[in-house]
Amino acid sequence: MAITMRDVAQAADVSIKTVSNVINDHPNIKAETRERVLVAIEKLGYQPNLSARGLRSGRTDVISLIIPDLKNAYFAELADAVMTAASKRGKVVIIEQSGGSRARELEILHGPRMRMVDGVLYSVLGLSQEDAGLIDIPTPMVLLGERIFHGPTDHVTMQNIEASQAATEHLLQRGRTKLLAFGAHRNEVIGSAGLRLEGYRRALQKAGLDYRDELAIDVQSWHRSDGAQAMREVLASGLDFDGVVAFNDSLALGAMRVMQDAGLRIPEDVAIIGFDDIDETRYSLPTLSTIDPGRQEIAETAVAMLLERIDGAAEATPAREFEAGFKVVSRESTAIQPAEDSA
Amino acid sequence: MAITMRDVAQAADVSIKTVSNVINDHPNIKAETRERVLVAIEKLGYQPNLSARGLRSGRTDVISLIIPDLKNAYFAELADAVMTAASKRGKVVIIEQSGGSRARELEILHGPRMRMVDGVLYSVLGLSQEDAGLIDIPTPMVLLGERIFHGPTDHVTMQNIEASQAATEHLLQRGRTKLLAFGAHRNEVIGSAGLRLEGYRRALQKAGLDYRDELAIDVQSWHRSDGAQAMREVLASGLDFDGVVAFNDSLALGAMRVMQDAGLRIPEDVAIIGFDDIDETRYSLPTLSTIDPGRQEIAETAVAMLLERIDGAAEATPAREFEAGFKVVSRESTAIQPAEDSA
DNA sequence: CAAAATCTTTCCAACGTTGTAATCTGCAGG
DNA sequence: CCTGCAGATTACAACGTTGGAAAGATTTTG
Repeated sequence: MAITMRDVAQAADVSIKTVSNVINDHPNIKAETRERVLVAIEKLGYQPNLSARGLRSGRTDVISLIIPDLKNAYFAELADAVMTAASKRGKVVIIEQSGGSRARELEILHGPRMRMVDGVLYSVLGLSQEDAGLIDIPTPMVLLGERIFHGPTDHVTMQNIEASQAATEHLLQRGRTKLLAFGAHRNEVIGSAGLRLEGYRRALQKAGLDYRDELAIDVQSWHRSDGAQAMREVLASGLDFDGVVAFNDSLALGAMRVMQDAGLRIPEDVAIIGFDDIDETRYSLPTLSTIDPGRQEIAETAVAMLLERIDGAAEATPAREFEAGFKVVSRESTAIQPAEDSA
Repeated sequence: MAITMRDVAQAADVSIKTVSNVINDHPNIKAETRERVLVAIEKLGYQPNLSARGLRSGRTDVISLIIPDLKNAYFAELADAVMTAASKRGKVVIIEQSGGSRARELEILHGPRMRMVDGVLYSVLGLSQEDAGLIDIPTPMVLLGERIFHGPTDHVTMQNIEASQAATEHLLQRGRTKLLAFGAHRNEVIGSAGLRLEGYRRALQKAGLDYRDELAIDVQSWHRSDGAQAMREVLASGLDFDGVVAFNDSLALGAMRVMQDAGLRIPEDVAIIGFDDIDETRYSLPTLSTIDPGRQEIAETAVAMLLERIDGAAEATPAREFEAGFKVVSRESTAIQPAEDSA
C-alpha cells in the first residue's frame, strides 16, 4: 500500500490538513512544524496521489497536445518544444495523434480524455473554417496551425504568407524565374497550403512576374514519398523550371532526391527551398535552404497562453491571435556558387 | 459545472450505482434499464471524471513512456508505435524525455508522476547495469533497450549482436573487407554500442578476418552531426576503408554526407549500412541499407507485457526477456551495381 | 402456494486530497 | 486577571466514482 498523508501526519504528529498545508505552502505554519512534516515526508518517501488531488482541486497539471502524426518531423519537433515549455512550468503533456482525419479530431476533442486534462493544445489539420463552431469545448484550448482563424479560442500560428513570400523572393533574388509552387492544394484558401501559395503569388507579383497555373504542383499529402512521386510526374511531363518553392521540408527532400536521380544538379540546374527547418535539412546533400517558422516561440507562447486561460488570469481577455516571427535559412540548395563543404 | 453520474441517475430515474454498473458493463442489468441509462448519458453528454475513477479504482489507464529524446527519429518512431499499440487497448501515453541523463532518468522514475500512471515503459540510456537495483519501483514497468539486462523487470529488446553481425556480413558478402565499425563506445560491453561492436567482431571472425582496432571509430553521441564530424576526422587521418557498418542510421547519414562531399562515391568506393530503418533512409541519396530492428513488434510486445503486469495476469511470472526479430534491408548504399532509380 | 434460488437494484463506505470554518494557542492591552 | 486578537492547527465535509453487501424483485422449484 502506498504512503498517504495520513501516514505522514501520524509520523509528524500533526493533522492531515497540516501536512496538506505544508505541501501547498500555505501561510501561517510554524517553522518548527513545517520542518517536522518535511522530515516525515522525506523519511517515508511520501508522494501525493495525483488522482485524489485532481478530484478534489479540479486540476491535474496535465495538458493534451493533439497533432496529426508524430512520425512527421515537424510535429515531433513541435511536440518536443511543447513538452519542454510545459515541463518548465510543471505540467506534463499527453500526446494524441489524430492522423489528420476530421472524424478522429472531433472524437478526441469530445472524448472523455478531455476531462482528465486542464487544457488542450490543438494542432488542427482535418477540420476547417466551417467547423469553427465545433471546437468550442469547455476545456481551455489554444489552437495551433492554419485551418481555422478567428475561432472562439486563442490561436498561435506562423507567418505563412510572409514567410512563403520571403522564400520565393529568396529564389527570385538568385535569378530564378520559373519557380514551382510545390505542394499546393488548389481549392484551399486558408490552410498552410493556401496561405503559402498566396505568399508565392505575392512575391511573383511584386517582382512583376506572371503567375502561371501549371507551375503550381498539387501534392495532397506532405511526406517525402509524396514529394518524390510528384516530382517524378513533373519531370515526366517535361515542364521547364529552374527553382522550387516547396511548402515543407519533407516534400523538398523527396523532390530533391528524385531530381538528383534524374541528373539535375542542385542548385546549379534547380535551386530549391523548403519550409519548417527540420533537423534533417542541415544534413541532406546538398543541405536544404528553408524557412525557420519560429517553432520554439510558437510552443512557448502557446503554452503560456494556455496556462493563463487555465489559471483564469486571462478570463476577461477575448480570443487572442499570435504570429511567431520567421527567418529565411540559406543553405547549399540555393547557394549562388556551386555547393562546397558545409556544416 | 460538469455533468456527473448523479445527474444521469436522476435523469434515468435509477441509483448512481446502476449508472456505474451500466458504464462498467456489469452483469445482471435489465436491458430496459441499460437502455434508459444510455439514453440519459447521451442526452446529457455525460463524461466520466477520470480523476475520481482513478482515485477509487487505483487505475488511470495512462502509461508513461520514458525516452531520451523525441527529436531523435528512432525514438519518435518508437513513440508512435507505442502510442498506437496502447491506443488499441484503451490506454493513453505520457511521454517523458530524459535527455539520456542518468540523474534525470532516476528523477523521473522516482517522481510523483509515477503515482499517476498505471505503468511505465522505460527506454534506458543513462543508467547502466550497476543501477539494476535502482529501477525496482512499485509501479509495473517494462524495460526497453540495451543498458540493463536481467533486472527485476520484464525486458524487451532487439537482437543487437545478431543483427549487427548480419549487417557486417552483408558488406562482407559484397566483397568489402576493410570495414569501419562506426559509432563504437570502446569501454562499453552491454549498451547498444557494445553489442553491435560484438556482432561486427563475430562476423569478421567467422569470415576469417582479423579485428583491427583502428577501424573501430569511437563516436559517443549518435546524431547526424556526430557522424559527420567523426567521418571528417577519419578522412583527415587517411585511414583506408571500403565499407562502413554504422551503429545507427543518423550516424550513417551524417557520415555519408561527408564522404560524398569528399568525392567518394557510394556504394562504388565505400558501401555503408546503418541500423534502425528510420523513414529517412528510404529517401536519402543514395538510399541507405539498414537493419529493421522490429520496432513494431517491440512496441506491441512491450505494451502487452506491461498490461499483463498491470492486470496482475502475469503476477506469478518471473521477469521475462523478449527479443524482436530483425531484417537486413538492402538498398542502394550497398548495391552491387551502381545506384539507379529507386523507390 | 410458500420457500428457495436467482436476478436486479440500491445503500453505504471508502479512495486521498483540499476548502471552509471552527478551535485552540499564546500574547498584548486594558 | 480577563478580553480580544492574530497566528497556528484541526475537524469536517466534499470532490465523483466504484466495491461489497444488503435489499428488493422475479422466477423456479417442491
